[in-house]
Parts: sequence; C-alpha cells; structure tokens
Amino acid sequence: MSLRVYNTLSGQKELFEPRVPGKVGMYVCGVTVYDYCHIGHARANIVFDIVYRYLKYSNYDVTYVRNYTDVDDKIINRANERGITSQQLSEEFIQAFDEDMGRLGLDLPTVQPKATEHIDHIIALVERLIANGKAYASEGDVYFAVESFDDYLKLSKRNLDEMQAGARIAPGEKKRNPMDFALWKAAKPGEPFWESPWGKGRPGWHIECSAMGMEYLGESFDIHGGGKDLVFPHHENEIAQSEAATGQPFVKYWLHNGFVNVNQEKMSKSLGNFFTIRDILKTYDPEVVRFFILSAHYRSPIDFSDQNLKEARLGLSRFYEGLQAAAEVLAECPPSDVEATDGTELAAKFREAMDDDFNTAQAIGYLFEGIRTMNRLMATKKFRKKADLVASVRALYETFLDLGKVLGMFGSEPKAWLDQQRMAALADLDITAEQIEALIADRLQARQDKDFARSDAIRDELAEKGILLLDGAGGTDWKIK
RNA sequence: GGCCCCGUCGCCAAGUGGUAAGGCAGAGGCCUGCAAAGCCUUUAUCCCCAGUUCGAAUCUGGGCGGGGCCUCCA
Repeated sequence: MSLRVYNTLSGQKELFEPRVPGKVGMYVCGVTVYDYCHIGHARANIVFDIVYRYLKYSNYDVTYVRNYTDVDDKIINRANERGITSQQLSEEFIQAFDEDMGRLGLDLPTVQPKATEHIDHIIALVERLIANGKAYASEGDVYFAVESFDDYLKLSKRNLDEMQAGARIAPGEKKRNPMDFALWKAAKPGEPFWESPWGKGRPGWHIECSAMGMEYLGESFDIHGGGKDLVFPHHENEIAQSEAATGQPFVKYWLHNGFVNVNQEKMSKSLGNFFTIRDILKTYDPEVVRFFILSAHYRSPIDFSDQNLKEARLGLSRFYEGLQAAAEVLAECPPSDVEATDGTELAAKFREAMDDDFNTAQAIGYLFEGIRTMNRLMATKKFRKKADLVASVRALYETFLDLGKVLGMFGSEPKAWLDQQRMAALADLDITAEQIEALIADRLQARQDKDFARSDAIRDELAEKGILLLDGAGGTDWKIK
C-alpha cells in the first residue's frame, strides 16, 4: 500500500514518490502577520499538520518549512494606522499566530523563516532572473516578464490572452505586460526598505516563498501546500520565477486545501464573516476544532456553524467516553500473553484511508467503528474474565492512542478531558458541581431505601437543569445533556 | 465575460465504473427498579433529463441549483 496525493498541477491523484527516497521536503505558505488568524487559517494549518504528521508516521524524514510573511502592504498600512513600526506589528502577530497554533496542538515545523530575514537570498534570486532575461528593472521596481516563461499559468490552467481580456488588471505603466508581477518594489516614503541593486525597496509578495523554499529545501522539492486561493496568482508566480531562475521543476506535488465557508460562502476578511481562532477557542476545545476540520476531506469546502462544532464535540466525546471506559477496565486487568489482531487491523484500515490523499473523514469513520467494537467487547458478559477479549480491547486502546497522534487527537487523559468539557458546559447552567454531587448522594440514599419516587424526582430535577445521570457499576456519574 | 469546483438519508459526511462507510437525529429491542450510557436491529439508488456500458452516485452531453478563482486572501 502506498500514498497517493492529489496534485493540483496534474489535476489527478498521483503515487507519492519523493525525489529522494525516504526524505520529504515540504513548504507551506504561512500567514501575512497583520491580524489575528481566523478559522480558515486554522484549517490550512491543521490540514498540513496532518500531512506532516502522517508522512512522519509513514517513516519519512520530513523537513517542513512554513514561513511568516512579515513585509507587505497590509502590514505597512496597519502599522501606520496604529503608529507603530511594521516590525513591531509583525512581531505582535507572529506571537499571536504561534499562540493560536500552539493551542490548536500543531507540531512545530522544522523551520519557520521570516521574509525579512532572507532579503539577501531574495535579491540574489531577482538578480538571477534579470541575468536570465526573465525579469527587468523599471524605475526602482523589478518585474517578472510572464511572456518569457512558456509554462506560465500551468498550475491554474488559465490562458494569458483571456486573462488580459478579462481586464480587471490595472495596467501599470512600469510594466511591459499588464500581467507581469513585481519581484521587487521601490520603497515609497515612510515604508520599510532594504538596499538593493535597484535602489531602496522591498520584496514583492511571491518571491520570498521561492527564495526561502530553495534556501531550506533546495531548488527542487517535493510538496508545496497552501489554501486554494493561493493557486493564482501566488503559487503560479512562484513556479514562474523559480523555474525561470533554475531551469528545474520547482515543486513535484502541489497540495491545496478547501475553504471554510459560513452559510455556503467563503469566509474572508472582506466579507466580514470570519471568526478568529481565539474567539472560537473561548467556546470550543481545540481538539473539537481539530475534529471538526478533519471530519471532512481537506479539499472539500467545510461549513462553519455552531451546530457543526457541537456535533464535532459530541463525536469526540464518544471517543473519549469509550477510551475512558477502556482505560478503567484495563487498569484493573493485567496484561496477558494472549495476542489480538484488532489493533493492527484497525491501523491497516486507517492507513488505507490516509494513503488515499489524506482522507481523514474516511479514517475517522474507521475509528468510530473501532470504538464500537471496543464498546461491544467491554459489554460482553464476564468480559474481564475473558483474556482474549481483554487483549483485544487493550490492542484497540493502544492503537487509538497511536493513531490519535497522527490526527493530533486523543492526547488528553480521557477522564480529565471529559471533566473539562463538562465543567466548561456547566458554567452556562444554573447549578454547581457540588450541588449535583449532593443531589446524587441524596438520590443514592433514596435508592437504597427503595424510594424510587424520590430517586426519580431528583433525577428529573437535575434533568430539567440540563444534567443527565449515569448509573454505573462504580456509582453514579453525570454529564451535560 | 473566461476558467474551475460542487449537488449523496432529516442534518454532517466518505465513496471516481461493479451494485451506497461513518457520526448526529429517529424507530424497535437488550440492559436497567425506571432511565441514561453502551450494545443489537432498522432508515437513501445518490438534483433532473438523455446517452455510453453487461453494469454508473461514479464516464459523456444538456438542464437546474450552489460556490470559487480571475485584485489581497488559508
């Protein structure tokens, strides 16, 4: 079995064969740091976190580069509005980004370079393009000449003539062709700048990713990822400038994640329909957000709504409840020599799903089946005395924790996680944990006295307040409805 | 206007030629003092029409509906 990935360049799923066997070089476009990240950013980063984790799980030696774009018009404007420097602003939002991603439980990339720390590489790359006749300087700017690159638009599958006919491009007088894009921009007064052969200026948006990608991964590397909205112009331009400079294919596999929608519409800042990660995390556990995102295939659109988040929370709770039950049982049943294949079978299905273009939705479907199997085993009569069944549960339990690491889930201690969810939800209810415990004690007494009318009255009273009682072998527990 | 994607059970969502995963919700049952949780059983022929094929949710054409890119955007 082997990994197949959907390559935007070919428009098909392809067998994944890294350029150097066993090693993968992967670059993902990070964010422009001028504001807080929204759930769309969360999706992109979680998706590629999964790609990263799964490649590592598949025994690849992965170098993962994710950049910070810390010089850009929007940063400059926002900094001016606030009366601080671009650097101060970008530092602030780099920190915010790191915090958000940390809370979402993302693995740290191998390298997280900043554009402003690679100006020399950028300038060198631009010079190389000028030397090749692929770019030209014009009044302090430098532009890439799109007509000089035959493969231009091969990623987005557009047509140069038709795009120009579309006429939404402001014809810059400094450009030879309106489609030419800036590699280097002359600094206007008050803007941050670096010295260059073309005067004081700063890099264009696209060139930084080419420069940093090549710096850390070589002139040709395996995977380049980002949101679908980056296909054109960003990634298209990266290909043009990179391949025109080196004469080699820049990237082997281009991966793009779908959008997060709100009411079927793309979430974006201009529509004002975005939700920041930090706002969402006030209500929902990070793992719930992750589960929500992974419950759909990464290329499909996903609709953000309170209802969908709640469903995700319910789904994840089902896992943790099963895991908690298993953990309790296993703690009391010593490991035996009995072998069980349940775990390896589940892992094989999981891999089959993930090998098919990182189909996390399918993989989670298999995990749900695994949970049901585990629950079924534990519900068997005299379960604890049956070594083969206990061995199966143990195998499944361990497999869950193992596979959970690939998805960034199930990492919490089940009891603690469920408790935390419960306490968070309790804050919205008109009752405290102590009051609940006291009522449970009263009810226990009533039950012992066979006063079931009183017992049921207490249960109804709690139910009215949103509390559900669970009578188990070890006593009565409760959860939020 | 150009290019592209999507339309699967009440809801969410897999499935790209071989007879529809999974979750939530619903129904029946087991368990329970009664419940809850859990377990078992059960619920779709895939927007419409026409074609290709022994066979299509999956391919082709047309239609209807929704969305994206073409300007910064994950």
